[in-house]
Amino acid sequence: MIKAITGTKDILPPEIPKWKLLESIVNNVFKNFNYKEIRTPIFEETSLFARGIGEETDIVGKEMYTFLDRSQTSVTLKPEMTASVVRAFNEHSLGKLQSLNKFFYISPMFRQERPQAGRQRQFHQFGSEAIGGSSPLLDAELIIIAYNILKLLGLKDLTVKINSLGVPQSREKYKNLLREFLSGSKNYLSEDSRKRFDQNILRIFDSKVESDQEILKNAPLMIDYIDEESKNDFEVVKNLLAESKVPFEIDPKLVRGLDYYTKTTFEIVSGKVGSQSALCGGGRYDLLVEQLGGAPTPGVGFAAGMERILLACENENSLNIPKEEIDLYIIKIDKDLSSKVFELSLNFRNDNLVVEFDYLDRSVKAQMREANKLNAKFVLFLGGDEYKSGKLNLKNMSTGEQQLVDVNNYHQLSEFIKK
RNA sequence: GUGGGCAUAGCUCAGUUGGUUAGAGUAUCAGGUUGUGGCCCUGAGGGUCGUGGGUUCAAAUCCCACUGCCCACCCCA
Repeated sequence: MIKAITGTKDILPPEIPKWKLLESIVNNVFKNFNYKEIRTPIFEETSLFARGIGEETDIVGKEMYTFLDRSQTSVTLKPEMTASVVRAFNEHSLGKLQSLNKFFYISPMFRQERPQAGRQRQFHQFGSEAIGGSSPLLDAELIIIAYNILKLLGLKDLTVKINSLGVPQSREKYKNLLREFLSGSKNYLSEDSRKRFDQNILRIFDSKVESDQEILKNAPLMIDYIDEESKNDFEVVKNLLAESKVPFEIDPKLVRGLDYYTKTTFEIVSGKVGSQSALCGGGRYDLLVEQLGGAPTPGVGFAAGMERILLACENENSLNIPKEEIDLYIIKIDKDLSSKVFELSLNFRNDNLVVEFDYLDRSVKAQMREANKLNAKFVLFLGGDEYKSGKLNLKNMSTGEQQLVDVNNYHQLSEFIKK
């Protein structure tokens, strides 16, 4: 039997309501903050991601779904959205129509990693990109949006972490300092961290190895070495969050893995989703637009993993999904009334009722059991003696009461059932 | 890419030291008198025991390989 590709999952009908709920909350909150939805293609020219995300990152280096199409163009299934949105922003000169563009999106993403709890090869993210403003108000706004969405889903075990990476010049200075600090103990670092020392020294802070963290204990912190402007912006973000009652902690070790980040970075983690605890991550990228061929334009954004969020909701039992129900189930008592049932159901459906009936010629008992399983509010019995005199039995399934109603007056019946 | 765990009905799982037609619960379907649900009762269908080899008179059970899934590392949402 053919099975779904490793790391991909079917979302079956019983799971759809929680996805719809999540999507509607996302849509509402972004609308509330006046963000506009953007949809970009599922795949792009490979070089977009290579240049946008950074050649040295793990995403580009080993996780992209890249292949040659029939005209030998290298294309890649999008592993994240920022590069695509910036591409669209540049391609359509959106910065000329409006100086600040606030986008949001909901979309599948693709990364070829080993699946585990909270990690799939095709997964879904919602997120946003605010392009054209360098104000830290935007940084704070995005953190608040992400936090609000998670709160609206009823999540409690959340931690908002923020940090500032400064501008590239100050970051370079800091990297040198860190390199100097660690050079003496390099040989005591874990193998992974020794690799990081050469490739991307900042990520040593990500290490889960205890001895590494021990060595880092007295390391200089980037936050103490960033430039004045970054420092001021960071203060503004902190104050705005505090005023907005968003609890946060400063995590000087929060180093994000994508090359394009500058200044503010943030992450929201959950204690309820296993090892992959980041529900949401983002930050400012003031150089990316220019780097991808546009005019120098600052930007800030975040992405949130929808599977992880729903996993957290599940584990916190925070979602209140109402039971699905239907308005009316039409039961046919006489076998030869199929076309009449069909016609009646169309009438009620035109009146906007959710209607179901039996397509399989089953017994009345079986039809009743089906009606019950579907949480039908009412059942209408078609056939028998009362039908001969133009009447039908209507049964209220919660009270069990039955009443005779007129066959022809279905509009009136629809109104009755709707209440 | 690396490490660990697990593969028996649609789902959750039993299956004794290898030994007859592989079980349960649940779900599905059909019944429990004339045309009526939930609870309850009865019955039915459904399995090449992940795949392929091997050992044996005999394998779901022992051995090997492969595949898949889960979890963790790396990294990220």
